[in-house]
Amino acid sequence: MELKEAQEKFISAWGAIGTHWGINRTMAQIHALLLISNNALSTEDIMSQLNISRGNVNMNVRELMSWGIVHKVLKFGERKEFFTAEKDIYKTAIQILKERRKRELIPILNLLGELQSENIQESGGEHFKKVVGDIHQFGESTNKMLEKMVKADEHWFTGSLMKFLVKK
Amino acid sequence: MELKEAQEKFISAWGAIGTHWGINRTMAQIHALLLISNNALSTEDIMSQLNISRGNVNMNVRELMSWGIVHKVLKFGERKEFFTAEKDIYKTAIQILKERRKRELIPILNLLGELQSENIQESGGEHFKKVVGDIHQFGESTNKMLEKMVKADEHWFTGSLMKFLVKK
DNA sequence: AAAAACTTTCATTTTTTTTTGAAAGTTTTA
DNA sequence: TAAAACTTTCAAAAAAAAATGAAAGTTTTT
Repeated sequence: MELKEAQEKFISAWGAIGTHWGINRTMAQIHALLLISNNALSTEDIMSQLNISRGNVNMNVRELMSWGIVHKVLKFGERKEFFTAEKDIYKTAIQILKERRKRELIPILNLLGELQSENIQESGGEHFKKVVGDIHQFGESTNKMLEKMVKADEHWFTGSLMKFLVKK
Repeated sequence: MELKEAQEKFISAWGAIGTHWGINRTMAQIHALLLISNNALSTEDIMSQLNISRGNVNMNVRELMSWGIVHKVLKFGERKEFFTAEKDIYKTAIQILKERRKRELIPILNLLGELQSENIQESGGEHFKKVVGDIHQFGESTNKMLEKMVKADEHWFTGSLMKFLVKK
């Protein structure tokens, strides 16, 4: 297999995974392209390699930067901006967990907390409160677990957590 | 707040979360509705409560059943089918992890394995193989971790794993 | 201060995903 | 075995999401 073919397979698969996790295909493909690129790429590099428009690249690259997994790189003597992806996959994973915790878990925990503290007397209210309470508790546990993982250094995964989970 | 209002907020929030995780809004809302319903619901109950068509209910309920988090219930003396969601949130979470592992993680691990074993000589190939290799290794670790979690009983989360992660 | 080199925005178009609902299919009842 | 009660399918419509590209905006150079 040629390098180019292998790269295309990888980019395509990464894009497909993204769609399964609520990430748009192009954003995931740009991430994949930057991961496998040795050097930082310009907007035009990305446009031509993925065959997409300037506006599309701009939007998705900025989204990737807002997730903290792609960074702007300025090269001496060059006016244009280049982009590079964090290459340490553990750091990337933790960064994504961190952001999803902030953007998704915390808000739902707040809602669940509010719903739980409502004074609902109607019939059926008990079952509702039980379900909400259970999910809230589960969410809080997940939240604590993520806090722990995110605070640890990037070696938590291969370190003691993995030893605990896999070997024991 | 009235029960109905609280329920609507919950269903709506559950639907929104779904979309962030690659699950269609309606499927997540049906799941939410079944979670907070004390009794199993018929297709028509779901249609009227969520204001959606018969075909839509049928499709999404079957999808939820394929994930193993919603079950068909037959009532004595009734011809129609009723549906109920697994109410244990830990079991539900594990079931989802199990399915996603099978449907998404395993296939990508297979691809990464293939790409890794390719004999690529071209320049740039080394960086590509390093990235693919790193992700493959990360995926294998995740896979092992999930295997462990899924094999354990439903109390892993509050049990020793949580003690390990949160308290230590 | 004008031109050049670049980035960002966003109304419009395109693509993709989701929903509808009527017809076809199936099972149960009379 | 015919009708009734129900479930499933799927082509078409609708809705939602993503992509385009040209114009506007910004920064740097001359």
